[in-house]
Amino acid sequence: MFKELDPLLHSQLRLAIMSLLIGVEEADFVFLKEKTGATSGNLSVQIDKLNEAGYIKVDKTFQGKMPRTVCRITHKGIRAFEEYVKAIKSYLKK
Amino acid sequence: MFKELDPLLHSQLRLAIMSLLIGVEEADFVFLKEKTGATSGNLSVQIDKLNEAGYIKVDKTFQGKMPRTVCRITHKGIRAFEEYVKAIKSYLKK
DNA sequence: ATAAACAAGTTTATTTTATAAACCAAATTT
DNA sequence: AAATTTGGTTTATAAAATAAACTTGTTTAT
Repeated sequence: MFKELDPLLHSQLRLAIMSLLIGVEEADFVFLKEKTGATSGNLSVQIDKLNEAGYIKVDKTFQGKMPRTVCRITHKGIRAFEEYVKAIKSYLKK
Repeated sequence: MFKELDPLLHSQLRLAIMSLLIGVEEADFVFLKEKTGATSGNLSVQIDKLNEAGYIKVDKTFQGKMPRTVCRITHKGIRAFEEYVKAIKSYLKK
């Protein structure tokens, strides 16, 4: 009937992050912040959660002298996202 | 870019309830409980929220001697559901 | 007839999430 | 050198989801 919705992905901001990451090689904090419109704090927290779940990989480097946080989606993350898409669709049919 | 997700519908159980109601004339508490697998308490709370939002209409009657709670989706509920479907799809494209 | 179990919920309490506000360190601008 | 901006993190607050406990009445078994 209805499939379970992965709670980690069933969150507006985390889903947006994953949606962005699935389409690109990598994306940094600033880019994700612009595209999602999230506050820094919220974004920071949600990136952490996705990272801890192994759905994304986070690299902290320096761009010249400024810090730069780069995110990439993992294989696990891709699978989870695809599963979520299947699952949510089970709720959308009339 | 990403559309807002109506918080009232972005909930696994409430979305399941709406998904069921959009396909039928009406459905009672017991039916919704079976189909969703939710606990009575959770179902009761979520039905209330949808009712207060005007997304569904709730009728409490008696079936013989036993109470019977019947739910129907409203026009407002249908519109909100359709909006939600559009919105969530904006997150699902690769 | 009475106690035990069941039905259909509701209410209250607890845990989990999401979000915002406050903060920090370093860099840049005025 | 003071003020502002950048790129975040940490802590606190508000809102949600969920579960546990309770209620009211009914049916079944003793």
